[in-house]
Amino acid sequence: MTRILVADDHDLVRDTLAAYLEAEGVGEVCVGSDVAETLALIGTSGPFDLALLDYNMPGMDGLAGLTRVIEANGGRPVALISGSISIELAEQALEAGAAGFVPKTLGSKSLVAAVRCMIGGEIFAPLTLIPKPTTAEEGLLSARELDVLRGIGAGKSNKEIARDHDLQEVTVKLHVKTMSRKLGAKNRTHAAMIARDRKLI
Amino acid sequence: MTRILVADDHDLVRDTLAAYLEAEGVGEVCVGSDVAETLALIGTSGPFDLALLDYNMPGMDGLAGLTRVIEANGGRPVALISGSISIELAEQALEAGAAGFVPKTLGSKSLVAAVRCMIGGEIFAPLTLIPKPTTAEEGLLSARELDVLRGIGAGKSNKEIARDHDLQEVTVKLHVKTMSRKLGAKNRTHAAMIARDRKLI
DNA sequence: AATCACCCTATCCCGAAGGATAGGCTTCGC
DNA sequence: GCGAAGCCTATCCTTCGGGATAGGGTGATT
Repeated sequence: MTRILVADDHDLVRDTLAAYLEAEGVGEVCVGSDVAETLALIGTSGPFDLALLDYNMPGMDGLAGLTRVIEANGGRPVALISGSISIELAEQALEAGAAGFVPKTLGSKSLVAAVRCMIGGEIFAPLTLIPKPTTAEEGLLSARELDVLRGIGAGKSNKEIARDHDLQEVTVKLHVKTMSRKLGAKNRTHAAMIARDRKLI
Repeated sequence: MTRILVADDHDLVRDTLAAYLEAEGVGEVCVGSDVAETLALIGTSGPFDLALLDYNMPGMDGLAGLTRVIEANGGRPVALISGSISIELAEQALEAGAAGFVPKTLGSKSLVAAVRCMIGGEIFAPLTLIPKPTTAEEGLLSARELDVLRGIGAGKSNKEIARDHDLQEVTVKLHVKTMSRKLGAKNRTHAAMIARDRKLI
């Protein structure tokens, strides 16, 4: 029997998802609510044929949790599931050895296909699905402005950002101003919050 | 036949949720992916016996979308569903006329009970479920510091925050300093980002 | 060749942010 | 009553953020 693990800290999402997968007959579904529980399940009942991990879950700590689960699952496929995944993160996850990722915007019937695909050893990476929201905003800000924006989000001063990118402080100030205008922000802090809302950083 | 509407922009969550509710026999379930679609559905097929709206959904615009749906649904119950809802937001939603709210951390069996409860005209507000994450961090920051933090997150200047809460600007500066220290932030922007990470604002 | 968009730099200015220090004010528990 | 803690205010100072203006440089498109 094919064994699948679904780990998500949202009971509602996890349980309905598990029920749906079982109803579709893809296999026997176990559930966990965080990374620790996931590792414990693998430890007691052996590796799963596929593990689906929510990216926003206690213990994930970015991609560190993913790596730990991949190691514990002994080569069998482990995939991410997330409501909002960025293109960079997706690539990093694949490099870290993920079997793929499932955006929550995926249709439920496509999910079944994706799960069967990954159980079969294929990589499921619907890159065409996620760049859309990214590219929609991408034309708005230039590459430099995004650099500056990320620096601001990390709490850095203009001087630090300038040093990081080998620029002059005045140049950074310029980017801060133009970028804040584009985002409709009143100041750098506001810009950082808006950027986070739009998942730009 | 009881008619239920589930609106969420995550196809996966929405569809599995709808399938689960139908399988449990609580009624006929229609789905929508944003506020506009929700309003259109109500317009064409009449009010639903219960509408479940994701709080993080295109067109919601805070509680404005909720209010519009409540008006459109003609007095029948409308509830919020969200992964992370704050205690203040929950209270505001109830004041706005919501029939309740369903945290995604709720168990799937509890969901069915909650749905039946709200269809019956009751208010479903599991306040005991959500204050936990709030109170965990609550001891760290004082009430005033949280006020200031929220102002910073909205991109306001110290002067504006002071005016909003009837304080002097220097007082706000003091709170910014102490609160940033507590959070381990280098400056106000950093503090805002950390606060958002920890879901304090 | 001309134009456009983006990028970088410079100087000057003002207001805001951040920090140090010092004191007054309530409210609580002892 | 007393101290402790949290809150508020004040003065002073330094640095940083934000804006205006005025350039010069690239690369791509036309």
